[in-house]
Amino acid sequence: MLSNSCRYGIRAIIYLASLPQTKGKTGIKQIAKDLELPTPFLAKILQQLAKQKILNSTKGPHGGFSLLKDSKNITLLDIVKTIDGEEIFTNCIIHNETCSSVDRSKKSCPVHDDFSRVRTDLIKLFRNKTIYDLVRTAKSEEIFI
Amino acid sequence: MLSNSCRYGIRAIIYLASLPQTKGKTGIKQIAKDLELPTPFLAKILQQLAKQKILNSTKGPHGGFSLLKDSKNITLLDIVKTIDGEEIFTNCIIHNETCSSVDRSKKSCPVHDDFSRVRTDLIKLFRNKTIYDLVRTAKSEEIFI
DNA sequence: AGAAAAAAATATTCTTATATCTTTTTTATG
DNA sequence: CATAAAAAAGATATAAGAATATTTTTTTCT
Repeated sequence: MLSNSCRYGIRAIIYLASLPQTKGKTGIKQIAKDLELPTPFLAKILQQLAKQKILNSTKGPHGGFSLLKDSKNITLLDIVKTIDGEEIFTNCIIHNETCSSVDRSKKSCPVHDDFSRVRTDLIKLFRNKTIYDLVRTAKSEEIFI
Repeated sequence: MLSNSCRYGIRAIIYLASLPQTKGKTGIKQIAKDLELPTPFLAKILQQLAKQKILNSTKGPHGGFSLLKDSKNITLLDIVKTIDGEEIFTNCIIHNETCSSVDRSKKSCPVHDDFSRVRTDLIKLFRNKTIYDLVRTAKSEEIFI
């Protein structure tokens, strides 16, 4: 459903958000090591998130990544849109193109109505779930990312 | 969300189910042409469905494919399981492995509970939706597959 | 039996996502 | 200013899904 890139991105942001406030930048190597993800691949992803002003990145000694926005203002939807785009929210489940909810000139498909209900729930979930929420849940349930 | 293979398979089955009862076998070329799908690729998919006893296939002159089961007894879930497997129903959205709803020994992930609600709805949809339903919907709304 | 039609099986190519490697740029610090 | 640390950028490799091409098997019909 989500690409690896997107999942890695989400996990990295949860990771950064769960570090103590006092911690400044964190290097890519450290992040990749702790999350057991491929370093250069993760770097690419974090660069995309930095371009979208979700992350802050600084080069040079003591450089690294940190959250640019407050974790209460970063939703799963922000990350998914940045990395995977909006296709998963618009594409039909059985056709390649988008269904008529988006483009009214096209005839609908027979699964359309039922599926769009489920999809709407999914979008709501992504839109309402902030990184702050996730970190809180993770901490209260002693879950590691 | 679903692979191309799976979507093509679903469409082919809806296609076959919407043919008049009197029609016997339909050749792969005909199906591929009408649905505008790549012929040999679609053939592979229909072979999988034939192995799962969803379709009937016969070789030789006047051979082709037809439904083996009544369209009321074929659900979307049957097709999805056959072609894409069960991963989409078990995999976590942010981890690679399955979450703890399946394997209780693993710690859950922070999105788990919310996501599994949406996923359960999706599974219900796939399980309850029969090909017969889809053909009826398509006909009543003058939709083509 | 032989020819033709059709699916099955096999092998190959193409494309894209995933992953890695190398070089370049930036910046803090001695 | 020189050096080193770190990310950015670019180029390259790998794997999987998607698509195509070719050969084989099965079956019907003459």
